[in-house]
Amino acid sequence: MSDLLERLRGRGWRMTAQRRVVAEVLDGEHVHLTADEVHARAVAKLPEISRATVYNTLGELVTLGEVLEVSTDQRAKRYDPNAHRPHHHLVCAQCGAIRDVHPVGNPLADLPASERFGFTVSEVEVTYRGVCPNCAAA
Amino acid sequence: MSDLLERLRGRGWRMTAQRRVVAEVLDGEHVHLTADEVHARAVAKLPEISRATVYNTLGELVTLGEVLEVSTDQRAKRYDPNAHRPHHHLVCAQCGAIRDVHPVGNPLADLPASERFGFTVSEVEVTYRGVCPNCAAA
DNA sequence: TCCTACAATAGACATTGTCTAAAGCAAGCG
DNA sequence: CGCTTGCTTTAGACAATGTCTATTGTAGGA
Repeated sequence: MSDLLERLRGRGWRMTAQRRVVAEVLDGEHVHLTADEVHARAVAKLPEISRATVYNTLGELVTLGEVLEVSTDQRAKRYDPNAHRPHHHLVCAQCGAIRDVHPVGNPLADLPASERFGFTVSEVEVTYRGVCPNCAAA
Repeated sequence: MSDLLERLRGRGWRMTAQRRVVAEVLDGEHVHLTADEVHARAVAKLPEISRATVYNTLGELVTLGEVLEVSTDQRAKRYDPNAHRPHHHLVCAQCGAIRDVHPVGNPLADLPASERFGFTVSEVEVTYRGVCPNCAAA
């Protein structure tokens, strides 16, 4: 069984079949699923789960910091279970596939104070775009 | 009259009142408007313009490379008329304000070949997030 | 001026996400 | 072990954003 479920239980999360299924889907897949894809996989394990529950549960997982929300295109949010190691994303412009990547250097340091306009800058998100080997072959 | 309109005309863009109005809205504002905001401003100048036309025209401007599509949140695409100087964005996590920024260095170079997974990487998009002076004061 | 191909329009449709009111159920308590 | 309570789930309506289609309009060349 997963660490994720253990952690959630430890935080007093009320465990239900639906929540377990959603957590399992995320824990099992190391790709970045959309809410709808999570729903589809959850339905396969628990046919009566509703869309609203999947959305709710994903939202809670994000709030708890167990899952990251990534929006690399404007179509649908994707959910990244790899919330505990900082990383950035490489997105295929054609099929939308996402890989986690770890660039060298610290992009936060690349923004000089003169370019911060008084903002307190706390985060940086880097999205590389290109074409994946699959799409390039097609 | 704007450079933008001149350039478009020079490229054989068929000029219509609707397209002129959309181009003027983008050219006049140096903030990053959503499609709906562009529509609202366009309607103020040309009441009978339709939503579809605004979407189409924005799409064409993006294709022509005159305007950039930016999605800093997952709610709505925003349109950035400043397409001719590469830049990145600094977003206020509270009010959603966006500033263009110019970090030093080239983040594309920060992604080693071993982290490219066979992708042909052509673009990089950096989004800094923080709190703007206004929101920090409040 | 007239024609024709390209553009605009209204509104239906699609996708993604949110909300609500009612019914269900986990887990603590006796 | 079986209540009770309050958190969860559910179905489906609703909302926001974007896309498509068939029809009508029109810019610009002949």
